[in-house]
Parts: sequence; structure tokens; C-alpha cells
Amino acid sequence: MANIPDKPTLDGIEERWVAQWDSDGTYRFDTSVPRDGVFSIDTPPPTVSGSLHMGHVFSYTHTDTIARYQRMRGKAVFYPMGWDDNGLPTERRVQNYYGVRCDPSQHYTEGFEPPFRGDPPKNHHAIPISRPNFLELCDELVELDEQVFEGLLKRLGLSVDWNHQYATIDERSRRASQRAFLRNIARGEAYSQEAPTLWDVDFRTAVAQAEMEDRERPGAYHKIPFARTDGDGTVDIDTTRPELLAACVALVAHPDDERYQSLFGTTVTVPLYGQQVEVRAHELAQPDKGTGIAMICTFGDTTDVTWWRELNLPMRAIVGRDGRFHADAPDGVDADAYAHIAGLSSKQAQKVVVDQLTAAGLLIGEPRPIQHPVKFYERGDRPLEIVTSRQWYIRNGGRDADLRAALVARGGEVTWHPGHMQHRYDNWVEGLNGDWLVSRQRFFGVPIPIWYPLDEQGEPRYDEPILPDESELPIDPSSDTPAGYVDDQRDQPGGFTGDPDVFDTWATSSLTPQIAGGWEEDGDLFERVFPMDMRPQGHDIIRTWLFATMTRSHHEFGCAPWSHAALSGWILDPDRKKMSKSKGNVVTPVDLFESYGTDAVRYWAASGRPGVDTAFSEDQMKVGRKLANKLLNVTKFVLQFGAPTDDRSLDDAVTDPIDRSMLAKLDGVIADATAAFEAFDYARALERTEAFFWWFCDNYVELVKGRTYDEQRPERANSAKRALREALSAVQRLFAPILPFASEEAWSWWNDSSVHLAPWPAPSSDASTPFGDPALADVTIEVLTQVRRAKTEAKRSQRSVVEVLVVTAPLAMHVAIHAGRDDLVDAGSIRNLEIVDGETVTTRVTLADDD
RNA sequence: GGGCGCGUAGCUCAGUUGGUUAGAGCGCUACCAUGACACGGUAGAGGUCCCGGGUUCGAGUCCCGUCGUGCCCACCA
Repeated sequence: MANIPDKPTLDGIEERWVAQWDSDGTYRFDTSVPRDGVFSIDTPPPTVSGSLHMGHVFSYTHTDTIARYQRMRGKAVFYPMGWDDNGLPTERRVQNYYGVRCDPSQHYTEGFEPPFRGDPPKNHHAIPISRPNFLELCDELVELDEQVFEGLLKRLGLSVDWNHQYATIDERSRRASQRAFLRNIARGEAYSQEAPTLWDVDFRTAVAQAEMEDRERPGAYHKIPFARTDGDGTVDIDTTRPELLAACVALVAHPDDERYQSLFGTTVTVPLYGQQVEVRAHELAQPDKGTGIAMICTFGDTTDVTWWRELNLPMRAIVGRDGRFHADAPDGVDADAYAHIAGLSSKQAQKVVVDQLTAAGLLIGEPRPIQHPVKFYERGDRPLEIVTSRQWYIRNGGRDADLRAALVARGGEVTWHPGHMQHRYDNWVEGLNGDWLVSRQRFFGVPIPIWYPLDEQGEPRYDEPILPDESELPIDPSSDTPAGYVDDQRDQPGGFTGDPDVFDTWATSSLTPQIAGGWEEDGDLFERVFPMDMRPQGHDIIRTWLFATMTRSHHEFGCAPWSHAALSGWILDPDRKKMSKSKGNVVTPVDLFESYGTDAVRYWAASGRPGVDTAFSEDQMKVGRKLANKLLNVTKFVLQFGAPTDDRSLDDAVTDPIDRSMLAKLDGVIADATAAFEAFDYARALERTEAFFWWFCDNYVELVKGRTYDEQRPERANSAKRALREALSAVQRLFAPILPFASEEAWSWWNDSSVHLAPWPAPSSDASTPFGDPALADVTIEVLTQVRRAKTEAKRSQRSVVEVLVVTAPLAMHVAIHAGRDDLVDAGSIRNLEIVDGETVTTRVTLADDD
């Protein structure tokens, strides 16, 4: 305390304060505080297999400002950190880092040493290793990555309580994930089903609706004639997927379509393959598309699935899980014709079929190229196929209007920041067309905790799954044995088999409030933090993370998992395009922390309003650095006068109307900043505080500086000193959530404990009896500005002396000018001041000659 | 096709129930070493608030429409 450096500097303060906060436990969550004194945050777990990028810096800063504000308001802030290490990105990173690949057929090797730790040579062939060995390497690498991330996030100044950490693949998460799922099953909210499923043929896994995206791809309409069975000519259809003719099970047209009325119920013959299919009517058929009549295949797209299901059509599946056409022809299909496409990929098959059609004269005209949206897995490179497979689902309203309505209503229980983001949630939930597919055919993930009995033929009895007891969790059904069986019975007729699949990563990350809050593990903690106060996240994952979390909480607890959802925007390149990964990595966050200081980078982040896409701007960081620097310097200035010795109240000690005016203005700023933070609008709070701060430094401080130095009149000097310290204290605390390092540094020069544990500033007066007139000082400042202008225009120093200043002002303002008269004379170096009556505030400045 | 944003100074953006002369920062220009700060300070130039209607005494702000732009969703024959 009272340890003011001669030359304040921002350099090195991050390292110093991070260490101090760590050792002081400044951000430790007080586990004894009851729920209503807690502010809990459902922190997004970053994917640790990537690198920290500007998007993290941006959105984590936003959350941190709210956390710090709430802490200063006296809340016990539960601010945990999670690591998302569950899923494909980790799987890939482990492969690339160690030069291995997971091969479930391999046996576990005790003490396995990977061939490389980092950067295997390009020509290295990945070594196949067992699933347990692979998972061990995952754990090892994830641990390393997490340490790096923790260091970076501390450097960013996050006020996380590092005692509360979890990883989405750790034992606690696996247990929570399996437990929640078993309860979903018990209540009928989860079920397995053999059904057509969107399938990525490269990843060999099923894909959920939330993970799909449309991409515009070139295609072509092929017009193909189907011979009417009654011999009365042909029915021409348009298709972009002629290779699926063998999978055709019906034709369909709209029930009201005049052209096809007479055809409904009749049959036609599929060209090349000869199967007879019926012409059916369905509302989804669009008369204006193609010829208005379409072929239904099993399956070309999701509409086919709907038609197939609703019209009770037969199945002629031809595409396998590897993306290749089955070896054998489906029922009713000419085997010789089918042999031409057996074993081919869709793309190869299309070429063959088109050639055959052309040769047979069955292609009407040329194919007409079009651009059309095609469904892809968001990580995939080839269009999704639809294959039939057994999968697990969790009900999410996609097939149940009541549940859907209930989930939309849950969305209404959450306050959205910004509010319009709720539309995206509603939009998504209302557009669901199926339940949530949670099983994935991957290795690294939380295993689905299910076994199946095998019948005498060795076939699983899926309708009688064997479930573990909750007390056994987490389990891995591929290595653990269910109660009542011995391990020798695994995969034997009459024995059992483990479900080979793992959960979708969202099935686990949808439980972050439960995992972080200690659900069923630490009941005392859980009661204090759940439902949580805040879910911060990107708006791009409303349909996945946010909705999934809502769904799980709805099923398990019958409530929304949080009361506020804060959606952050994107980082854009300076040219307003979405910032690409490659560009974002050119300048790393750490480089920026070192160039401008962390506070400066946070200043840039906090100037991006909630939910608004924000341009990356080093210029803004420069401004932030300037601001942080100014905060240190003005603190030094104010504190150099020493602590006032009188013990009078602020109201008694601050006697000068200019000082009281400043404090009244400050009260307004505190009220605005508080209201803004209450509405999660850190950007507005910053803006208000910053505007006041520059006004304070440039005008108020300059105006009262002379008086503060004036030892001849201690009463007047004391008023200024008290007002300066009062304002400084408030400003440091107002900035603390945004600029935690500079605020702490400046605060530490005259306080013993952390600014981050100091109470959020309160107005020094209430609205009914204001401290003063906030506008009063501005009259004097306006006159001072005009004097400065005169000096600038005369190209003279601001210190040059004004021989005579004549101020013209309306009579009503004379009181204000008289109030600031002495300060004005001092700040403007004015020898003679006259005040006369007039319409507006104008000045006539007569400068003294240079000496 | 449905939904949601955004369009204010060269740039990035404020502008909270409609209320005098539309603001800030950056950038630009000129000037100043003044006792907290040269990682400083002072001032200046710069705007048909996308366009067109309407409501109103009064519209950047409210209503209708057009245009531009971005995102989300959608059954893709």
C-alpha cells in the first residue's frame, strides 16, 4: 500500500497478478454460500486438441466480465472450467501426434510406448494399437493440452476457480453421461431402433440432424420413362440419382395433380431392372418440380424415408455402410442388370447406369445440369447416404408435438442475450423432423452402457438390453461383464455382447451443468449451483449444445438448466469476412497479449456487443492499452496528494460545487454501468465508464488540478482531493471486470486487498437528493474548451497566459460560471475574467504577449 | 420458401420510452514538451443518419414498402 511507482507500467503485470491471485485464492468458490447468493456459470469446455484462437479470447472475455461483476456484487461465483476432449478431434490429434491408429481387434499391451511424441515423419505408417492403449494415449495427450490451455486462459485473466475442472472424457463425465442415459431409458425417453439413418460413408458412422449441413452441389436431372404396366405408354420422371433405379419402390405425385389422377394405384415397370412399382399419392410431392412425379428409392434422401414410412412401402436397400452398392440385387430386381453396379460407389454407379440408359434409348434428352443443396456431415467430404442400422435415440420433440411444445416453452424460461437469439432456438426446435440420434460408430468416446443377450443362434436380442446398475458406472461393455454372466460368454450363443457404439459428443456435453455441478456426486454443491445462472456460448451451436442441454435438463429435472443464455458473435477479419482459421492463426492471442497487454486485448473483446459479430482490430487494442496506461497514470496523480486527514463524511468534506457536480455525474455512470451489467451488457458498461473516465481525466482533473495543489486554501484543496479519490476508487472498480490487471495494479497502490473482491461501486447519493448538478461543471468546461481553442488557433502553448477573458452567457448560467470561476482562471492561466449577459456561451480571448 | 440481424463521418461503432446544433474512438490535419501521463496533451476538418412513403408540432429513433448485406432454418425428385 502507498507503494506508487515513479514510472507506472503495464509491462509484466499479468504474470505478477496471475501468481498473486493463484496464491491468494482470489477466485475460489465459497461452497458454503446458499443458492441465492451464488452466481453459477456453465462454462463452455474448449476443444483442447486445437489451439487457443481469437474466438476463445473474445467470448471467454465476455463471460469473465460478467463473472467479475457478479463477484463484486457480492455473489459467490461458481466459474468452473471444462475441457472438451471427447470425440473425433482428439481421436485425430492422438493419431497424428503419436503415429498410431486405433484397431479394436488388437490386444492391450502393458507399458506400451508410442513410436513418436509429436511430429511423426510424413512417411510414417500409423501403428495399429488396441482401444485401451489408444485411450491411454488420449488421456496422456489431453493432459498436456489442458495444461497449455490453462496457462493461456490464466494469461487472458479469466477469474475461473481452477479447483473446479472437468474433462468431457474423464471418469466423472462418463459416469454422468451413462447415468443420465440409463435414466432416459428407464423413463422411456431413450430407445433403440432399426431405421434408415443418415450415414457418412467415410467416417462410417451415423450422423444426427444437428450435425448435417447443406452444400450446393452440381447435379443433373435425368428424364427417364417408366413403362405403364397396362401398356398405355410411359410415365416420365426426373431424377438426379439415376443410379438408384434399382432401389426404386414406388412413384409418387401430389394427390391433387390433375395429370396423374388416373395413374394412382396402377403400376409401372422400372427401366433396366424390371421391378414393378406402384404409383402413389402424397402431399409432399411437388407438382412444379421436375415432371411433378418422382421415384421413391430406399433411400435417396430424407423425403424418401418419409414416403417409405408413411406409404408403407417395401425396402430395396442397395447402398452399404462403406458407401458401396450391395453385392446382391434386392428383391424383384433383375440380377443380371444389377450386377453391373454391384460393389460400385454411388458416383461410379451413376456413370454406369447413365451409359446403360443411353445405350437402351431410355434417357429422354440430355441430362440437365442443376445446382442443388445436398446433405453433408459437417466434417465430411462426401454426401451423406441413408442406410438402415440400429441406433439409440433420445426423444427431443422431433416426433412428438407435445414434447416439442414443452421444449419451446422451456426456451421461454431462459432470458436470452441478445433477445432475438431465442428465435433461432424456436426455429430449430419447431423444425425438428426426428429424435436425437445419440449413438456413434466411433472408438473414442463415452461407451453406451448396454449389453444384449445372445440367442441360441448368437443373434442379439435388442429388445431385452442388459443394463448396469448405476453404482457400477462408468462401464465399458466391451471389457466389463454384465451381472449374471461370466466373461467367457462374451459373443457366444446364449451369452451376451456389448453395445459396440459410443455416444455422440453432445450426449455428454449436454450434461455440463450436471458434470460441473457434481450431480449425484456432490449433492451439497449441486444444490447450490443448479440450475445455473448463465450459459455463455456461440450462437452457431444453439441447435446442438444449447438445445441438447435443455433437452437433458427437461427430462431429468423438469426445468431449464440455466436462467440466462448469453450468445457471443463471431470474430470477423478486418474486411468483415468471417475470420478464417488460417488467418486467425497468423497473429496468435499470446502475441497480442505481449504486444498490447492482456487488458488491451480484453478491451477490444469487451467492445463487441453481446451477440454481435465483431471485426478483429489491433487499433482497438491500441486504444485499450492507452486506456489502461491512463488509468495507472491518473491513479498516480490522484494518490500523490496523500490520504486526506479529516474524517468528515464525503458530503461534508466535498464543498466545492464543481466537485459535487463531478460526483453527481459519476453517480449516473455507476447507475448506467450497473444496469448494463445486470442485463449482461458488458459493452455498454464499458462504454459509459470509459466516456466518463476520459471526461474526468481531460476536463475535471485539468480543471481542479491547480486547486488541489493550493496549500494556501486547504479547505478547497481538500474538497478536490476527497472528490478525486472517491471518483478514482469508483472508476477502478468500474473498470475491474474489463481491465482486471491494470485495475488491480492501480488499486494495489492504496488498498490491501484485491479490487476483484471489493464491492461494486454504489452511487454516493440517491436520485431524490443528488450530490449536485451533473451539468454544472460542463458550463465551466465549455468555457475552458473555448479558451483552449483560442490558444490552439493562435498556435500558442496551452500554458500561455490569457490577459483578458470575456465570457458571454445567458444569465441562468452565471451561477455555474461563478462556481467554477477560480478553477477556470487557474486552468486557463487567465489574468482577468469578465462575465457578461448574452444569448449563448461565447468567449473573447485576449492572449498576453509572449515573454 | 420461412425466420432473424444489420445498413449513422474514410474505418470501427454509440445513439435506452421520438425532443434543441447527430456523438465517440481510430485515421487524417495543425499545434503544444503544461508540475500524473510523449504508451502524452490541445484543437480542427469530415455526415442527404441506404432510398421512398406515412404518423407527429417534431423522426436517426415509430409504422409501411424498396434496395443492399450477413446469418439461421427448410422435404435435396
